[in-house]
Formats: sequence, structure tokens, C-alpha cells
Amino acid sequence: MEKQNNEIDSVAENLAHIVPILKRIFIKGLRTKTNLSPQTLYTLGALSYHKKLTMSGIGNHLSVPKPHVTALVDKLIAEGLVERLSDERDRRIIYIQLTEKGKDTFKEVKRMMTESFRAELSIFDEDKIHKMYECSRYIRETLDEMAKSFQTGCCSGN
Amino acid sequence: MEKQNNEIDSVAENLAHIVPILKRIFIKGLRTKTNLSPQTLYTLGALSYHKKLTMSGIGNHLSVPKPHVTALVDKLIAEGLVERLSDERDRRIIYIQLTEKGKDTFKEVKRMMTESFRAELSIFDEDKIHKMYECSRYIRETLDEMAKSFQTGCCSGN
DNA sequence: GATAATAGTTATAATTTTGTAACCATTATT
DNA sequence: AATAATGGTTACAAAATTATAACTATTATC
Repeated sequence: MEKQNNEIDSVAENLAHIVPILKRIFIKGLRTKTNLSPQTLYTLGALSYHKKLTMSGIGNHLSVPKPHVTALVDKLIAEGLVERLSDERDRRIIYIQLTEKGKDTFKEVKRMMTESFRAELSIFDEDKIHKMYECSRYIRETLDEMAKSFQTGCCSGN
Repeated sequence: MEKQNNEIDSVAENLAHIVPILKRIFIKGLRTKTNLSPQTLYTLGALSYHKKLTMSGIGNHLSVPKPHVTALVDKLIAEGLVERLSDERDRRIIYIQLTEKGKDTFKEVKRMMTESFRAELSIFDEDKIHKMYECSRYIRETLDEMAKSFQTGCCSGN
């Protein structure tokens, strides 16, 4: 039990450690190449993964205050990248989903993101890359599983 | 070779996908509990790991424009968390390192960061936690290795 | 020794993100 | 039907981050 807690702490420390590195790799490289802010890019990513999200859902996924979600989505709609869908059953709810243009744009964003990363990672041998693939997938799946469970409780009015 | 490229792309996608989740887990929870901004916390983290960094070094690690590094460090010095050291050999260079108070503070920050994460992750069984530990460590080490190699080239004047 | 390059700072502005309060429309509760 | 709760928006302010240009001090180069 003690050992288990130590391992959890190490996981937390390792993951916290890589956040600024990942931000540098993926976000910074994009800033000059697109007129979308990091959060709008995350929004596209969340929509690409979940297909359809409510406004609150987006806020929860990205930990963004609800009023700001409106602004983000407004921006994306102005660019023609997402669209609103109303729920027949509950007319308060608004679903957001990617348009075709949005899907294409996100695909392109992903390509640009991957491009530089590929050069960096390809200095490693095949085994290492494969292990990185497995590890990153495992962490992604586990975090997604975790994320489903917890309500942020963040930012009042969210 | 094709397979390898596909795997690299997946790694990039997986890692990009977890960034907002990690930000939510580690950063958002801290905001109310400390008067330090995310970037100053990252700075403490980088200093805790590297022991000693130049101003430019900090900027490179966090992809922060050099002028802003000055502001971040000024803030940390005002809080008594870091100190400047001049290099005898080259008097242009200023090293930054944690003070004792800085070490203690960062330890406490890490504790707070871990606390909530522990509750989330502990719903999983021992094997899964152990695997998360191994995967996170592997990714951390690989990214650190990668990070050493690449110069950001980001932000003019950095 | 003059010139260029490097490390860091000052000053300033724009953009992005975060935080709050008040509000409308719709649905749920009583 | 009145009241409360939910989902979303509007309006506004504050904080954090990013971006530039111009500058000082020091070291490297020619």
C-alpha cells in the first residue's frame, strides 16, 4: 500500500514534468502557422475525439469557464469549423460538432503538429518508438478513463 | 518504415491528446491554492530538476520569450524562492537556482498536485498503477532526451 | 581596437485565458 | 401555476502569456 502510493506520486510527478515539454513541442510550433488559439485547437481536438459535445461538455473537458466556451465556439463558427445542433428533447442543450471543413482543418493541424515531432523522435530506434507508442497509448486510455469519472468543479459558473 | 512513421504519428497524437487533460488535473487544481502562476510553477519544476539554469535556459525549457523570463524570475525572487548566481568566467551569464524556501515550496506544491491525483488514480488496481508508473517514466525519460537535442527557435528575441 | 555576437533587461502592446455577476430560455419540481 | 434548477449567453474586469523593439553590459572575432 505504501509502495502503491509512492508509485502514484511518481506517476503524478512524471506527468506534471512532461506538461511544459509537450506544450512546447505541440503548441508553440503551431502558433505561427494558424490563427487559432491553443484553446480553440484543443476544442477541435475534443470534438474530433468525442464527435459531439454540449457547451458545458466542452468547458468540462478543457476546464474552461462556460462564458469563455461561448467565445471559443463563436470564433470556430465564424471560421466555419464547427456547427451548433439543437437537441429536440431539451431545447436548452446545444451540441457542437465539427463541420467537414473543421475535420479537414483539424487533420491539417495534426499533420503540422506531427511533422516536427516526427523528425525529433525518428532519431530513436524502432524498438524505442514502438515502446513510446505503447506507453503513450496506455496513458492516454487511462487518463481518458479517469477523465470520464471526475467533474472538474473548477471555475465558478462552469 | 511506413509502420514506423505511423507509430510516430500516433505517439504525437496520443501525447497531444493528453495535454489538456494533464493541464486540467495538475494546473487548474493549484490555481486557488497558490499565488504563483502556472509558468512560475513550471519554472520551479525546471529548476528543481536541473538544479541550475541560465535565464535563456529557462526560456528554452518553457518556451517563454526572454523578456518574460525576467519577469517570472523577478517574481520568484520577490517571493524568496530562487536566487541569482553570477558566472565568474562570463559575467553576462546569470544562473538561477532554488533557495531552501524554494525547494520547500516546490515540495509542497508537488504534494498538493499529487493529492487529488492520487484519489483519482487509486480507483485502479495495483497492476494498472504499476504500468502507469512505468509508462510515465519511460515517456518522461524519452522526452527529456529529446528536449536536450532541440533548440526551440521559438519566439523572436528568445 | 573596431565590430559583431551573446546574455539579459526595460518598456510597451496585443492576445489569450480566467473569473464574476447578471441575465434569458427552457425544463424540472412542488 | 409558482418556484427552483439547468444550459447557455452577455457584459465586464483582471490576470497571464506572447510578441517586439530598443537598450546595456560583456565577450568573441576580425
